[in-house]
Amino acid sequence: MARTPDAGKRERILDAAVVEIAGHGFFQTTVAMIAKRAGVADGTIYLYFRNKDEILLSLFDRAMGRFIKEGSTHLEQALTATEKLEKIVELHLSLVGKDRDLAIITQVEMRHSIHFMDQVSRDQVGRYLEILTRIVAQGQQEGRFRGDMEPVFAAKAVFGVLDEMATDWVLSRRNTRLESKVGPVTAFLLAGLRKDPQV
Amino acid sequence: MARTPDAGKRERILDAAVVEIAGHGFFQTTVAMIAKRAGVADGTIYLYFRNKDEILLSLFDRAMGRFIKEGSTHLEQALTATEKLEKIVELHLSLVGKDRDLAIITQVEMRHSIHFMDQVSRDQVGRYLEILTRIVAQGQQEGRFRGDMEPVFAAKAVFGVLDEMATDWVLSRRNTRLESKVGPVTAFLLAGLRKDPQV
DNA sequence: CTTTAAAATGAATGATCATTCAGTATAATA
DNA sequence: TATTATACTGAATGATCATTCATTTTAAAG
Repeated sequence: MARTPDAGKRERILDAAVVEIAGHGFFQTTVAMIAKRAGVADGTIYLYFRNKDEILLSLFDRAMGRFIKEGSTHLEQALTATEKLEKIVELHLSLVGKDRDLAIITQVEMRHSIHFMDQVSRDQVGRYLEILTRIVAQGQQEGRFRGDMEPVFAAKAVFGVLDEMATDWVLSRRNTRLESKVGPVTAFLLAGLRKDPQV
Repeated sequence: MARTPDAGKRERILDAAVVEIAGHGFFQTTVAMIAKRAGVADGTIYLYFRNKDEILLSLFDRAMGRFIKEGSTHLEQALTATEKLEKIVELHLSLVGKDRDLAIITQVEMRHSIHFMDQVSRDQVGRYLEILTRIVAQGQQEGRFRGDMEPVFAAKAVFGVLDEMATDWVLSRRNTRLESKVGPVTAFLLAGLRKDPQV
């Protein structure tokens, strides 16, 4: 009867949005700029997204989706809490470090208003914190992690360290690899969590 | 000869800006809104600030200035690296936790673009990180902190934990006091830094 | 080849605001 | 009190864009 929707178009719009927003910031990026880079008309954007804000939210959803997918696969073959933590540090830093433009979005552009943070933080980041919390609790049950520590608190501390390393990497112009921080971060976090560190 | 400038006016404009920006976000806050709350005409704003962006930057400068001032006083009567670290955790969390509106600005609104982050991050936050770095290095020299750890790296980790606690507090609606995290944070960080923890 | 339902277009709309500046008010001096 | 340098005002300006929608293009189905 009629035309079939172009399945890849939405993705191409999001890809264009990553580049433009990373380069100019969300508020300095116009819908027309995204449309132009994606090779579609301005109006076409609105066939795929309710409004400009929704583009940014979708960007984060897509990134988080990949993250969760890859993460759960790797964490399934898990193991002790220590091993899980090592794995998640590696995953976090390697996934963020894989795409600088996307990292600019997640580490900087996404955080521009408390209303935005609310929408994102409660759902997606909340789920991530839950995963971390469960790992800590497991470590305590295994008797490897200190018991005098709220798992929820420790999860936030772990997230804080990972997030700061990511942000620092994004803001620094130097050509370092974020993954080079895997070792130090793991060592630092395990020292903070472990009951009886090997001195 | 003529009228003298009202010394307090600039401060009143900044105070108004904190409330408006914390309430609506930087980009949804109009200069007119700030002017109205400050009780001045729109144009008056431009006698004290070059443009809207400069208001936000000044807000951060003012906050950071207070922070550094209070911080250096307390840190002077310092002591071992461990004691300094305890002090700085307490200072950081109590100063951020003192004014929720200001905390919204520093934890969320300031971070809305990489260009903004650059201006701020390199100068002010950089200086703060230097202080933390020196504390870590001192701890290593005293033989209390692990030596197999880059002081700059450890400083970022410490900052990451503090910053995440602050952001989490700002985003959570619950009526907790940020200072209640001083104990857990200190314990976690010292465990991560110390050479030979008391088990 | 014709029909047709849906996708795509992009010029036009309408709002929103940061910023300016010509004019007014004020307080320090003479 | 008159003078005057400066602070202050707020209506007007001029740009900028997100969003819409009447029209056009496309490709599947008959």
